[in-house]
Amino acid sequence: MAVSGRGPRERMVFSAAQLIRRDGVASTGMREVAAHARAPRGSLQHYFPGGKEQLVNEAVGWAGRYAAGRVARFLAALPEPTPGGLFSQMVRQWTDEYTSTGFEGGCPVAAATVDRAGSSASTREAVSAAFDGWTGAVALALSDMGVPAERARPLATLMISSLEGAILMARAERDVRPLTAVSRELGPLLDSAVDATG
Amino acid sequence: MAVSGRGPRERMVFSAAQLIRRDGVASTGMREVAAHARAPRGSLQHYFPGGKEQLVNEAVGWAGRYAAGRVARFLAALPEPTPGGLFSQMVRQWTDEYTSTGFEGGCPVAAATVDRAGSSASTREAVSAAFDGWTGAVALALSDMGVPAERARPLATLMISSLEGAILMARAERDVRPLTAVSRELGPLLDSAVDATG
DNA sequence: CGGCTACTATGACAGCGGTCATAGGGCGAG
DNA sequence: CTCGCCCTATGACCGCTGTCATAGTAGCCG
Repeated sequence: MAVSGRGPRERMVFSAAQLIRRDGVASTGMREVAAHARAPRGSLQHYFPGGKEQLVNEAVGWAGRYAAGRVARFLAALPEPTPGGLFSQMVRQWTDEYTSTGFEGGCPVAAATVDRAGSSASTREAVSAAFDGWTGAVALALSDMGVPAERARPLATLMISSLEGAILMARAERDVRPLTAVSRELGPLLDSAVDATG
Repeated sequence: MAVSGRGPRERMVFSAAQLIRRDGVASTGMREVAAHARAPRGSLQHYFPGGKEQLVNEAVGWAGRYAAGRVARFLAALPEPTPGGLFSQMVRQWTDEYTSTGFEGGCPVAAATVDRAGSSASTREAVSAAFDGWTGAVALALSDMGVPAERARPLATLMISSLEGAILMARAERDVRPLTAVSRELGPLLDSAVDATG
């Protein structure tokens, strides 16, 4: 899995996200990130004077923006946008990866939360911002579909929570069933929120 | 937080679970576990000849049995058992902890998944078993409430997934809102599965 | 050419990790 | 008493980590 982003800096951030989502933050070494990104080791202290913490925070930020950006793409792929359809697409991204590439990776934001929420304030804030941006993107999409404003954000939170939890369980069991179960059960319930008048 | 379980061995397993859920598996040292359990360091290699992997696996197993056991207690606390009521209790346990003790800890099973699912086969199996036992307990409770047999397990998976994801988000944001949102949104939907004839 | 900036290249350092080796106590059995 | 067993105690080892210090190269500007 050769990384071929533009500059070495971007490649390192991207590689960090990849390695974190596979091994966790603590088990991912700086040298490993540089090697994976095919970047010189000396560039680490040049581009990331804030050390590992900065690198991790940027990787989390990148992952959050990536997840939020995917929402718009999922919508574009849907002929008729519905909450359940969007959720199905979000889940599908993971079932596709797991069935094709294997159960090696999880969500880097979740990994950063587990490993650093209690020990690094700045990383915790980066994670919070990532979740917030992602939730906002989903909530906006729900609003556009006709979900009442006051329910858009809670439902977006529910969608992302269910997805994150199902990712954990799927990885643990090496089976996509938790993902498909969550999609099948929650999808219709989400759709029923569209026509709800109150 | 002095640990006062019965034997040193149990105390170490319990302490390991506590530390893992706070700092993650990789950031939790063996010496730290022994110190936290007020157990002699030499006992580590005596009780856990399989090393850290064994200790982590037992901590995960303990956590899984604990979570599964809580389900029965939650049911007993409900005057009239409903799926939404059960879920509300499951969530409540976490909001109570977070509002009283702070957002220091997460779920140890989730932590073990993130940190070890890709690197330790035995730990991944322990995590899988923990999720499986927990899901089974919830599914059994749902069946007893009248949820159709074929939907009991998928719904249990949805409940646990949502809870795990909401724990992540709540820790990240240092706010119980994700937990309350998930409970409020998912509860009624779960209750509607009871009277569903198909 | 010099001077400057951006980036790369290594080597060292101190700290901590899990694990192993070895030996010491406590105590019941014979 | 001695033996054997369970548990404890401690020191050492090696590998790896993040970080720093220092020196090197490339290329642009004047």
